[in-house]
Formats: sequence, C-alpha cells, structure tokens
Amino acid sequence: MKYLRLKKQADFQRLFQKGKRASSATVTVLYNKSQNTTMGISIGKKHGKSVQRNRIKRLLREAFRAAQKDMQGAYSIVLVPKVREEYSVKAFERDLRCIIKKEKL
RNA sequence: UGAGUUUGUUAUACGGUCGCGGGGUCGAGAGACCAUGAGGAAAGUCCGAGCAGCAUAGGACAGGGUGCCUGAUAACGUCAGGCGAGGGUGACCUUAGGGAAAGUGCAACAGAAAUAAACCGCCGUAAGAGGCUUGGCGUUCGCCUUGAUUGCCCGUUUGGGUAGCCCGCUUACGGUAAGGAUGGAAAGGCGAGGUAAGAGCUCACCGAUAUCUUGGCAACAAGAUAUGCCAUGUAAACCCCACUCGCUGCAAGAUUGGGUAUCCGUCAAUAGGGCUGUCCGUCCGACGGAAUACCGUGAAUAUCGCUUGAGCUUGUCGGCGACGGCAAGCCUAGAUAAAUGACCGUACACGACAGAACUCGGCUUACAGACAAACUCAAAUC
RNA sequence: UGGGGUGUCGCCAAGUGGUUAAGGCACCGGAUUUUGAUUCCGGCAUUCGUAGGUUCAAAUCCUGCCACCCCAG
Repeated sequence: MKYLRLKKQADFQRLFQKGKRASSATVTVLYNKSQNTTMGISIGKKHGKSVQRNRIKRLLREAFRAAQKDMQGAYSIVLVPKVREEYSVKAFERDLRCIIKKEKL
C-alpha cells in the first residue's frame, strides 16, 4: 500500500479547516476520508533551521511508512510535529500507531 | 625541543535490508529493472554580472557609488603585484591612502589666546606721583640694616631747592613673539651666535616646500640646488576633482486557461424588399466575446523559464602573480508543503558548521578535528 | 525569494558629534501616618544590540556581524 504526497495548498487549507484532529505527545494528526491515502507534513520556523526541519520531516516520514500498515481505510492526512528537545523515529511510530488504533482508521 | 607566521587539502569510510526525488528502459496497467541525486560555506544577501520585462535620440542638471599606482577580469566596492604609512625581535600582518593654497561650516571643556597677535610679561623712550625715615657699629674711608638709607646750595627747630638713587610704582607711545599652568592642535624642532629685549635675524643638524638630475610604465624613491618656511585639525561635515551608474526583479517573464446551450458582434454566401452605391430582415457556416445558465474544476494552478555553463578535470605553454592561450576528456540535483532517511554489521581519530530553489564571479560570517608544505624566533647539542 | 525598518534602565521612550545620556511608569531606601494609599525627598544606565574604524572627542558618522519586526502573489 503506497501513499501519495499531499501537495496542493487547497488540500492543506481544507484539512486545517474541516479535518478531524487527534494528538499525542509528539505529533498532531489531521485527517479526512478520501479516495487515496495522501500524506503531508506541516512544519514551521519554530522547529529550527532548515537542517533541523528536514531531519524532523525525514523521521516523521519514516515513522508514517511503518505505521501505515495498520491502517484500514484511505485518508488524506496532515502531520504536525510538536516542538521538543529531541526527536526519534520510535517515539513518532509508537504515537502514530496509538492514534490509528484509537481513531479506527 | 618549545613558541609562532603564511598557504593549501580534507570534512567519517565500507557492506547489507527497506524507503524517497526527478530521469531512462520494459509493460495495457499495477509495477519491475538501471544508473544518478546538496556545500565549502548551499548561509548572510554585502557588491558585481548574465538573463527577463519596462523606459530610453543625444546632452545637461539632480542623486548614488568608488577614490595611492600598474595590471587581471564579462564586471566589481573583488583579486594580484608594487608604493607610502603604521605595528611586530622576526617570519609577517594591518591599511576608505585624491584635494584643507576654490569656498562654507564645526572645534565642547580648559587656556592669556583657537586661526587670530589682543592680554600678561620683557625691552626702549617720554611724562607723572611718591620714597630715600628713626637708626646701629665705627677711625673720616667703611660695614650692618633698607627696594633705595646720597652729594651740593639756601636756611638752620621743623624745612626748601637741585641733581642722584629705587632689580621700586603709575600712565602713554613704540619694539617684541623668547616665556605665560591649558589643549588633540598655539604661525617648524633643537643648539649656538646675535640683540635694548627679541625674532630663521644668522649658522649647523633634523623636518618641510619648490626646482632639477638619475632610476621606475606609474605611485614613488635616491641625490643635488634653492627657499628661512604663507600658516592647525576635520572632506567616514557640506563640498571640489577624476572615474562610474537607467529602473525593477525568476513571486522577472512567456504559453495554455475546459464542455454544452443561449445571446451578442464581425466576415462571407444565398433568397426577398427598398431601382445604383448601400441599408434592413431571415437561415446556415466560420471566427471572436472576462455576456448568461448548467456541467466540470486546479487558476495562489499547469507547462515553459530550469540547468551545457564567462562549466569541470588533466596536460602543456606564457606570466613574479591574479590570470590567459592551446589540446584531450567529461556531462555532474532540478524539487515546488519542496527529494539523501531508518535499521543492522565492521573500522577508527567517534564525526563540526550546516541543506540547492534562475545561474555564475567575489566578499563576509559559522565550523569538531585531521593532514601537508614553506618560513621565523628562542634554547640546547654536534 | 525579494524589499523595507528597529535595537538606549525591568517597561514606554527623548537625545544637533562636546556637561555626569532627558523624562514617565515600575522598583529600592527614607519622611509623613496608629497602619496602608496619596504626597514629599533620595537612589537606580561602569555604557546606548555587538566587533572594528574615522575623529582631539562617537549613543550620534562609516563598515562588517547578531537579534527582532513589517511588507510583497
């Protein structure tokens, strides 16, 4: 099961305005039902300089790739990481799996 | 061995599994396979250029920038070599370094005075007021005391006149720039002569300026001669001089921007009427419309610009060098919520600063370390 | 990505190159009061974001950095 990248600005706007929210210690998830599974990451300047931001995105993407296997339906999703001291794939993956289970995606 | 100076290189490496960006091949498609994929600063956005749009005959004014010389370059505020100045024992380092005699402004406080010879002072001349007392020692001379303690004449109790004297005092005129607590700066410095007192007034040395000669493309340097020396600082104050500059930026700019029906406009054709020209009405066809309705939908979008370029590597030649010429070879990210990661193993020095966004040339700033070369100083030994 | 602006005491801020860098609020100490508030008096910037330079002298002029803010489809 592959996921597509969420690229359009309008899609992001729609999710931020109308999407359902679920959050954990490390990450907030916005989602909506759709035809294919699409995923985007929203990350701002508060997370650090560009190297730091790229690092977070890579880790989140890797965690989502692993956690996606638990999902049943197809959704468009935006992941918003929270500002922390340290980031790790394991923490992201655990929280994502937890949210998927709880929201029954 | 220790302390340093300058320049350059490098920026974890290798293997396995899963995954990402755009590209190629195969495939109807799902997908499979192949090679490839961040930096020395990609950063800051401080300069310069290409490229694009707009403006523009040419010139002048205004405004901005640069500012020792010569060269390099597409260009630069960059770089190279040199000159001057400053710093360091030295290797070496730093340097916005044109013009103050075109003009204007500013220079607090302090100081006699701040760009200008006024004041104090010093010296000379003239005038004026005043003082030279009481005295002591002593041999008449003389000595002490005083800023100066005298002589002659008249008178003789006090005194008056005249001359002299006071490193004295006051005023006026003149000479002077040695001295005057300051200050960043006081009309070259220092010494000697000289003078009424002084003064480059004169002289030696140092400094400055001008001219000449020699060397150098030049900035400039060296030497000689002359001038007693026209005169503070500030132009990163206005300004003057020389050179130079259109404005805006890839969010530039270019292309595309659906379908059906209706309506409107234009063109051509046909038929009819108003006799020509031409005008009016009807039907069909083509083109156009940022007009309306419905469907569709992404328009802050899609495609191009977008990576072959003042390109990179190697060799060779020219040049002190920046750099340039020639030859051969190479193609090396192109995304757009934006691609390099995760896990495992091995090695060690245990991995810094940090992520392309139109492209180049510089500058500046950040950076764990590791390595190489040249050179300097100090100490010791031979 | 491009363009523009601001940094002065804890906060809001003034400041022609020249005195010890104005003020206001807050804070601290004292006076007044039985105690508070008010009022009065006094204190509070070893340096103007930072590093250099020009100048006799820099918060002010020049250059490089740092931080923050705003605007542009």
